[in-house]
Amino acid sequence: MNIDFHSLPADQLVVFDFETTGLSPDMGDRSIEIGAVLIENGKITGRFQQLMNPGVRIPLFIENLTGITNAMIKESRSNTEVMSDFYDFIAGRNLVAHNASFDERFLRAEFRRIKKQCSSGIACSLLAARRIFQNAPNHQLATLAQYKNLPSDGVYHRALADAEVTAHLWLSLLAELREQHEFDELTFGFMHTLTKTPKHQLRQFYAKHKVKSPVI
DNA sequence: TGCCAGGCCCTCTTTAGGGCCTT
Repeated sequence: MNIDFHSLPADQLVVFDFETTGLSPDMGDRSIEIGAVLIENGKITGRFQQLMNPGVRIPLFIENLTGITNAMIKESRSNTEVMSDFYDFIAGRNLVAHNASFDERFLRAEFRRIKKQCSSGIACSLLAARRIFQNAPNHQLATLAQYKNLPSDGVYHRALADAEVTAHLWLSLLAELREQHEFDELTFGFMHTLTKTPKHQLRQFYAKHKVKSPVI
């Protein structure tokens, strides 16, 4: 499916994050929490956070990692209900996630179950950070938050908290490009293409867009 | 109960392997 993200609003973006029972929807893993923040004109203006009950048990490892227990989701709404609401929340907006290939797989798998399709572009803050914050110790979300002194309440592995930090990371990446690389046409399309451009072709990419290259 | 995947990227590479990220 070809996504025409250029036709979506340029001043709106949804940054989202899933907590799940494991790493692979193809192996039966399911979403247990979705968190998202809406960014409009560079500011967080909305939030979405819901636990959901997929009807499968949460492994102990995930309970310990996230703090989300089987008891907590027992009384939660079903994935069908929550994902329908989330579909409405993101409709017509482009998306960002940290290591987006992971969250995109779960997003598409959950939407497939409710017979919906994602028509948004999805950009990855992890790939962008690997290109722009090349001197970071590593590119885990928590490390980047500390490295760039991003606003954070210290909670990780909960969907809204991680989405919120990812949103600040995304704004930090845009600020870095504006301030250090003298580039101000930071459309979603530019950032999406930046993250999709293989690293060995980055010099050409920056030259084409007349951006001072952060490549070391 | 314990286990699982996949895309990106580097290099001791491309006829491959392994680390990084996400839960």
